[in-house]
Amino acid sequence: MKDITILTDVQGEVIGEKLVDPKYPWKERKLKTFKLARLYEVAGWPDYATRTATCSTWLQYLAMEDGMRQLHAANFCKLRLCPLCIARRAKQSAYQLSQVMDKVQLDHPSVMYLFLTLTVRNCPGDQLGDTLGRLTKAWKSLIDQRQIQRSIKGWFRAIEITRNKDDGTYHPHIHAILAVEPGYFARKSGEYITHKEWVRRWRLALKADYDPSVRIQTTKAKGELCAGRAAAEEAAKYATKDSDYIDSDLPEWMAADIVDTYTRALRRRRLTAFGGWLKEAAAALGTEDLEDGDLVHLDQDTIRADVAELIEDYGWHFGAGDYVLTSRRVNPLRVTRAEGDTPPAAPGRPPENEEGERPSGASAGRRENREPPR
DNA sequence: GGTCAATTGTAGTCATGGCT
DNA sequence: AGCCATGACTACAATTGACC
Repeated sequence: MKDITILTDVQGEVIGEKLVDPKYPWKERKLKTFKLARLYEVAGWPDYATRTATCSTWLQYLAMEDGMRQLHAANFCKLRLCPLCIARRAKQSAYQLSQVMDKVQLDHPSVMYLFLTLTVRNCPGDQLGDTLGRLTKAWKSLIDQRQIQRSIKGWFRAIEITRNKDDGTYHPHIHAILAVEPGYFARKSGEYITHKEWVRRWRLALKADYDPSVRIQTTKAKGELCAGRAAAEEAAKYATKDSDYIDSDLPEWMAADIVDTYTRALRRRRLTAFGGWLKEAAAALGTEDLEDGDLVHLDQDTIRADVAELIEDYGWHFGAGDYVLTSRRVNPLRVTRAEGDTPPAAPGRPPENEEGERPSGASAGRRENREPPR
């Protein structure tokens, strides 16, 4: 086994060695880091510009005996808007989250998972930071409520932001995975929380004068693992949509303004957090901070089918990676009724909606928060 | 330029008190 | 009594600046 060091020139062109995996759009992403660096420069973040520009200009691979190469060391910038780092972080986060959920399942075999999405009204860029603060504060007061603590045994939450192309407003929201016991669905247990009740509690926690949009759903996929790397790559495809300010035809000053808005709003913010059983499991696995993970050694071969489903169907991008413009179909004020207001007859079975239609699997009616895959 | 301590900001935990 | 809001305290991470 010998070390192979790959260097790039300032255009992102690989000097010497060619990368093994032709599917990985390395150069394409590297070129985007230069575009991002330029935007950082224009936006008045010269340090970040330097870090982004020099991200992954040094890659050291181990040549394996079977002819494959494994990334051994690299200089990732780890900035939250960097296309290269986002891609790797998303894969690693999906894998680590799967590991945590597996561990919970091992410790509590009867555990079931719910997916919860909580939103607030869109806000202008200069209020994004405040809105994020309000969001995390509201989450805390929601999760601290007695009824929630009784019903929810553990949770994972991730904050995401999308930007509305039409009016330039930002749409921060929370994706959460909730661990419950099967008894949650039993009417007698008093643990079941109806969609109406979720909306009421979230509105209260937000101190909002409107009913915010809440989506709560069980997963059609169970805890089994996805079929290897293909599933992880499928998941990562959605997790790594490229930024519209990098690819867009926006004037440079406008794209730089978006970069500035995101940078200010996301600085020093913890975008992911665990609680209860998931926190215990994450602590045991040493993966409490998904954002600070090792971007060099990825173990993303297998992720849980339900996590892949979450990423694909919910357009979940793990934290700040999502600056994809929301589709014009988004209406943050629309209250989505997902689980219905009565417990499902069987856990995980999608109930009928208001129109009496049964959504086809857990993915029904979930597309409004993401663009179609490119 | 690199290291280390101080500072700052964010988030989690816990206790307390008011309201229904 | 139960629920919720609030503030104090603590932990942690990122940043800044002094020092070598």
